[in-house]
Amino acid sequence: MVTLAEVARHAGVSASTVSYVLSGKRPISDLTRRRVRASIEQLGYQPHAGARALASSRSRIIALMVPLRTDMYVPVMLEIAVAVATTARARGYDVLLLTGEEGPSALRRVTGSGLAEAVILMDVQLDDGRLPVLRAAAPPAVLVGLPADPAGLNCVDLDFAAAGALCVEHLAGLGHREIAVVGGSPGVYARHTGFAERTLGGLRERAGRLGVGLLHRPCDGSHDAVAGVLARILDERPGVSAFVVQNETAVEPLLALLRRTGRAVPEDVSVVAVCPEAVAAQASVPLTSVAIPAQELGRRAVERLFARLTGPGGPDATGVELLTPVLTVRASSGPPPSRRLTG
Amino acid sequence: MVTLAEVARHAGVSASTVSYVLSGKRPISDLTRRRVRASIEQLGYQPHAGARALASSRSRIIALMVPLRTDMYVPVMLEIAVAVATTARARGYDVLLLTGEEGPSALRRVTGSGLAEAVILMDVQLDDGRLPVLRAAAPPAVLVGLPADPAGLNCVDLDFAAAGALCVEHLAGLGHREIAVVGGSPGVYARHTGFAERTLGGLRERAGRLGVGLLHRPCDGSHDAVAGVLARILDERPGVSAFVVQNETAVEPLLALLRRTGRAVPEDVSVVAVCPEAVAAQASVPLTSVAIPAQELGRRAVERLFARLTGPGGPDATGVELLTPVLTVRASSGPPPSRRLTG
DNA sequence: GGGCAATATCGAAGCGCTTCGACTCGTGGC
DNA sequence: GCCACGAGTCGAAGCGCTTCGATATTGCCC
Repeated sequence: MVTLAEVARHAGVSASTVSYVLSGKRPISDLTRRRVRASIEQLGYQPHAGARALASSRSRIIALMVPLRTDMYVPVMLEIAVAVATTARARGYDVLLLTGEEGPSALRRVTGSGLAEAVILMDVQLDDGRLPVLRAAAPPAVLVGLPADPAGLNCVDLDFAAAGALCVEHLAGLGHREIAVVGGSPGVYARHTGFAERTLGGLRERAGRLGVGLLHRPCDGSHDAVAGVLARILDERPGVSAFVVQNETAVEPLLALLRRTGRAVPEDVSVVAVCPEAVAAQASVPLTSVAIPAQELGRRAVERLFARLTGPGGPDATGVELLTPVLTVRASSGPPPSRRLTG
Repeated sequence: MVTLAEVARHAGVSASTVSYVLSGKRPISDLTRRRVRASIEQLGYQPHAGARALASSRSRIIALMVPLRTDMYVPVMLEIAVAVATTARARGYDVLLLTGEEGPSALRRVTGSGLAEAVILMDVQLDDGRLPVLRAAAPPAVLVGLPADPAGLNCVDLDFAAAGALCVEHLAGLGHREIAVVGGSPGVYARHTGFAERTLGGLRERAGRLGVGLLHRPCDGSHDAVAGVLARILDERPGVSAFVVQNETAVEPLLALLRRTGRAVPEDVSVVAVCPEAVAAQASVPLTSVAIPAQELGRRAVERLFARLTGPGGPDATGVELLTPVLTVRASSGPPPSRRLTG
């Protein structure tokens, strides 16, 4: 392995000079810089990461904690993770992958050992076990998601409450009076995952305000589960003319079932989803949807982290950033049958 | 931050003693060990990762390179990644997440800088640009996937050729004489991704051997793409009575389309998939399938890495390990209509 | 033309850990 | 009763890098 000292010798300068060429923290003459650069090139020098971290107390690594569970929409998770990795790399940082399995102690471990300078947490619960660790050790951190009490924390998320409201608004505007919500999987609610409850809150609030009926049912993504939930919904509320789907894996089963039971979309029932654009656009009926901007979330999370890492510092970098949801109208929503007849 | 020296002072021993308590590389009396452990506990000591890596030249980190692309089945990728992380953690290692974006140079960077001791590569192409780097720098590495020339490399993968053969065998055994393959997305073939071509090879070989007709069409996962491919297949080969699906996102669209065009599964056509168990079991018709053992792949990859890292060393740890595919019969396959009539 | 800023470079002191050699004790063999 | 030896511990020398003074070397102002 080539060391900085060897580069220095090769270039005929001192070790510190090479270091300054690399970091740019002190002025170096053009000639020297060139010579050093050439030596680095020729010798194929790579600074030793550990030595760097030790001397500078900066590891240039951020930890990303992803959930183990698979009852959330997995592609969204991966997309966020990849966006985090890509954005971090662009800033010269690497990403350490932590699974939820190890729990809060993993946070303590990687920040306490100086392995990671900062952390990004995904799949945040309303009352998340990792939060006490964050508040105690206070490493730079960003949550993708919103806990019940975000005070003093740095959070980024889609404004799911607004997303829910947007869905109801769109459907109510078309004339629907009874809306059913095919929610996330039961486990998501059991864990009090923030986004699910906030969406529901938004849906309810707006439905209440607009005087629209709203029925909510958690639902797994399997075909059978969707069939069961759909049957119950139609049984309890025959007047339902629109669905809001939050569990993306339930989208296709729902469409298939509606089709099979002779309900045309959007002529007989409308469907609006909260899901990634790709899912909405590729569905068997292109879906009117509120996009989950996974990439944007990952990117913003990293950017907030760096704002805190390199920025003015202090607690002023905390706070909640909620991305404004956007509803894109596609083929799956339209006026309810009643309106069509009279329209 | 608490250092080893402080622990030593607190416990009334020398720094090296603390180190040996931690590593167990030299005998330490029970009494001393206890005292040191207590001090570590009380002070909340965490060894500094960088210092450790520097002194021992072992970072206890392995790098995992995941593809950026999204035309492969994403949940499989995430599941492998999570399995890798979990298994590595159980051995005291952390996982660094690299995206394909940076290309081969990322490999050089993380191994050259001592950041990662070893690498695991996913989404291996038949002629992968990262292989030259591996052969040149020769860091401990395991590929999840199989390149065209695996000589000197350490590979783990499902035996996709056998998987393909298994599908054909199962269907031929049921009496099918014309089989259509709904393949992976065109991009997968364009990149010469190993698993796709090997599956196809296995399918063709066995079909040839058994005198069964085989028609292969690459296919994206979108509903429209599947519809197009299905129409063409049925047009070209009206006698097709069975489908093998390799692109998991195409599964539901295919089932929906068959249903809609009045073809019952498995009465009129059989469907066999190569996909994760979860997808097969949760499909609208539970699918006869060859499982893609994502977790097992991740675990085996890490285990091979450690065998090489801590084991006897030398090139004897290279080689290819192909997991034997298992076909599980579910509801989606049965005899072709012709057989049923006469049976 | 003496002094004073930059500018450019060097040497040395760590960063916190691992590891090697050396030292001090018992203990058992003979 | 002496030697050899293993068990248990310590001190010191790095690992490769950053960074903080110093030390030249240059202009440039008045």
